[in-house]
Amino acid sequence: MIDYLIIAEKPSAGKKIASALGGMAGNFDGHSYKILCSQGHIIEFKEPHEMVPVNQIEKFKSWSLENLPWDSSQMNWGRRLNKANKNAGSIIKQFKTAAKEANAIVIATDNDPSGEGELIGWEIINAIGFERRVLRAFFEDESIKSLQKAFKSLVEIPDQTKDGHYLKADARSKWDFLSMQLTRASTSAVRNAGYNVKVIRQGRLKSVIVRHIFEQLEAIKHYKRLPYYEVKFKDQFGNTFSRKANNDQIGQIRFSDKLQGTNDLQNYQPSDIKIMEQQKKTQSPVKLLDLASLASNLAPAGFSADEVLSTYQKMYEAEYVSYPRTEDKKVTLEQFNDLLPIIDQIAMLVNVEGSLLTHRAPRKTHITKDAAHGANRPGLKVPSSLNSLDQFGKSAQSIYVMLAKNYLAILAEDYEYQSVKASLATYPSFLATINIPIKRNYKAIFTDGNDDTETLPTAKIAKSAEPFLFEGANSKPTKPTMKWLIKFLEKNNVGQGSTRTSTLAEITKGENAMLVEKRGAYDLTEIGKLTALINKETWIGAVDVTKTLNTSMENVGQFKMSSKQLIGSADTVINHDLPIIIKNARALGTTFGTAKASLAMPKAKEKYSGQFNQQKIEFAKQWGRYTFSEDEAKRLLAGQELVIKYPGKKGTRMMSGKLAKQRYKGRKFYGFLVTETKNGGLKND
DNA sequence: GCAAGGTC
Repeated sequence: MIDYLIIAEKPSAGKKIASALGGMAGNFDGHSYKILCSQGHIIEFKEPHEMVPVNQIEKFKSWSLENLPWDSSQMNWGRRLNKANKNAGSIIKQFKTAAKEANAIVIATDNDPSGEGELIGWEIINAIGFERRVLRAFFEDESIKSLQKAFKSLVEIPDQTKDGHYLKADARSKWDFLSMQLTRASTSAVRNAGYNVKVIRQGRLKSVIVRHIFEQLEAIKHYKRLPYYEVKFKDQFGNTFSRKANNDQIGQIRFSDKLQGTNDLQNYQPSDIKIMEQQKKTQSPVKLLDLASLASNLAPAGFSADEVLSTYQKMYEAEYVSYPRTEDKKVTLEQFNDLLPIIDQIAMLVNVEGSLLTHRAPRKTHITKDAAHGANRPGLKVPSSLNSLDQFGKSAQSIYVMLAKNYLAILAEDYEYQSVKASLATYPSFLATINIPIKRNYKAIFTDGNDDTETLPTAKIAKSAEPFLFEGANSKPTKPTMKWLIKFLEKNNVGQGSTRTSTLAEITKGENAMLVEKRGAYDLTEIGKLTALINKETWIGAVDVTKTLNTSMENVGQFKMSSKQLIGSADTVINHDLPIIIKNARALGTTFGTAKASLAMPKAKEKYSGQFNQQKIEFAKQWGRYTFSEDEAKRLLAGQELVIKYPGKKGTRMMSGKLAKQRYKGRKFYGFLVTETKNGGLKND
């Protein structure tokens, strides 16, 4: 027997724990241990209909509106191996075998405030039926120091049902699972309205994304430019002097009528410039990048979230970049010190002047105590050349250069500039703030484009300025870029960092895509438009749902609210949204229209009908890539066996079959049933 | 065919 079987969240974390404790198995702090690694959630919920009593199965299989909403009290929340992960079975087996020899299990998954780490741990413990002691290792980051500290102060968890972290994550997962009813409802409602869609997906993250983009596109579409005219002054270097006015007074300086503006301009003469205040200022380097910011910074270069995600993952596996799925925008002191020795090597590779990197001490602005993985940054292994990164994907070089420069910038000195406040001698209410660069320092390495302290090319101020009539306008809503969207989701706390990026990638590809990227900005597909029109005024499409969920999760974690209550709140949302979805679907004829809906309009499946086994039946003319002729249809209806040349993707195959009653996903239908396939049949004839 | 949360 060993003392502790340690559950690591993933192999990379397992390795780090091993380096802190002295190997994947051994002795630490007087206890024998063995480390095994999960791969995130290797356990997931069963299908809805597999969680309910026999008499409820059909109802929970159905997507029809008459079978919604579900009675969530009927669900036993059974779990199974994660189907998407081929390794899930063998990982669980390893845990099961090792647990037989262990006196206790230590949950050493990521220490995430949402409790996801505890959920991953308990899922495994429950799946293998382990009933002895369970302990938790709480660590701030994956550094050796923090890990050793955590394993010297393990916390006993006497009762799973009293583990607040677990309870809140468990309740969250059930809430989200229940929300899939709104996908079923939206799909059925849209189909009932006559649109032949495969699926209209809704959830508290994707519905909000689609809704927000839709509203922005509407705002752009309905934007009306309202020009205004206002007297300003300009010097020969382009520095502009203008007046400040609040809403009540703005009418006195700003005119919608150009003539009034021109008249006002007559009241002003050229004036001398008066310097009021000069101050040397500095600005510290920009924040480090997390995965969502990295992806959104690379989007204008034409790289999709999907491309960045998969390329980064491969680079991470090769250890050229740090752990991908982080929300951290800072690093810990340990993480900073780890990279310090290879900084010059990285600088050389990405062509950054070594002489700029004089700030080798950690900056308070970029160092934090709690950064589980730390911001995305170069890995401890430095690639031999930028070209050698091409094997990972077309965005690999761009990813590395951006990460490296962003990180190197924190080792350069602050940007220095002269901030000058000036006014006009004759008209003191006209003001200008002019920033004149002194030393660019970190900005020579990396800037993030949202910069207002560097007002180049204004490097000088003239002695005098002249009045001119400025034409401005109400500002146009910005294009829905990835950066814009991520900022919105972050601000409203919708979705976790890694899920935001992966969900965005997911809903931007495939035949059910809701979004398309067009020159760095998002547009909605027909499916996306339908999704947004359907979730108008629903709760699932609003940011408040996540806000409330987060608050409730906190309460569940502190035992101020029961899991049942939290799950009940999902039922409330669904009951609220169902009638709205149905109402919105009925309005689609007006809101979505039929003219531009060619893609989503039903393609009526052509059918043959006739007598078959003394019954009047129908079956599809088209079977996969094959179309039955009228003569063949007659023979099938007569019950005859038919031999067809099936045009498969890799060439033609001979198949024989008959008409038969069949079942697909619980739905009964008549169709061609293959009785024999002749392999090595005709090729490309 | 469905969620969001982990992960490869």
